[in-house]
Amino acid sequence: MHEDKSTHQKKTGGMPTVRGRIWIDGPEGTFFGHGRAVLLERIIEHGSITKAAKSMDMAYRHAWDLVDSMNRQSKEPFVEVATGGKGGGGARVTKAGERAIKMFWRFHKDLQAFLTREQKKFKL
Amino acid sequence: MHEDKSTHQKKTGGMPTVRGRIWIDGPEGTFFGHGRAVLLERIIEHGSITKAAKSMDMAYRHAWDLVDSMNRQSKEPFVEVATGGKGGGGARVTKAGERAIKMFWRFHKDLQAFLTREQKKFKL
DNA sequence: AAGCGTTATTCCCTTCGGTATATTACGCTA
DNA sequence: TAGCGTAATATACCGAAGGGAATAACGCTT
Repeated sequence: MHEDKSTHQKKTGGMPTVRGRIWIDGPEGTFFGHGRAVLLERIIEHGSITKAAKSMDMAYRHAWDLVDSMNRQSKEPFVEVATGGKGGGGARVTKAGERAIKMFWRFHKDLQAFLTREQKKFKL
Repeated sequence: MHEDKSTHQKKTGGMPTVRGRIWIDGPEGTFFGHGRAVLLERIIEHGSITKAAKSMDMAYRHAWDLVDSMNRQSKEPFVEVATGGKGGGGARVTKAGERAIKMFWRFHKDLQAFLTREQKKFKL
């Protein structure tokens, strides 16, 4: 689901390319962005922070920090977590989290369209 | 000249804010962006890389790297440099460099407009 | 009560971007 | 030729960010 939303690409090879990124700032700084959207999708897919982190080759520590940051900054949490219990626990993305994902991809898509429009204006 | 073109702000305090940045990629990666535009303006203002770097509290090394990167990636250099000579030398921004500055600020302005449009769509 | 797998937390290590410092090269001026 | 202020380059250092590993906490299951 969602193959190439990458915003960071090292080289372009040919002509100079207009590029950009978009994100949402909250009370503590970064609140939502590309990496966090992907992380939430992986949590939905795997049902746990541990597996989500592994699946995207991210340290659990980092993933947990991101989840914690989102939950702290949002009125309603994006991820609900269960420690202990059946299977040791798990993590679940809330409705609010799903809305955030959808909204961000919409923003992201708008940005891509904007960038291709700007690219046409490129003239050194 | 050009007071608040900063794209990086740590906190927003109030509501979540849609933010973003834009830059130009070239053969070696980043080719032009906010910091480089400001640097060129300072070089114009001061006539040397040393003074330009000092004026924006940037290490000379870093400033030189940026200038070198731009000159390597552009067909025609953005900065012409004189080592030794009257006053020890100096640096001068070329016409191509000035065009790049102008174009970037135009992109930057477009982006700001885009971001405020997106902000209006923000709904968690 | 023991076992299980996950969340939660701590500590240390490495990596890396940028800084600071020092030295050399340069070419006009006097 | 000596002096000057800059460009150019090399080296060492610092701090922040991220990673890895280890451990504790948790609560269902058996």
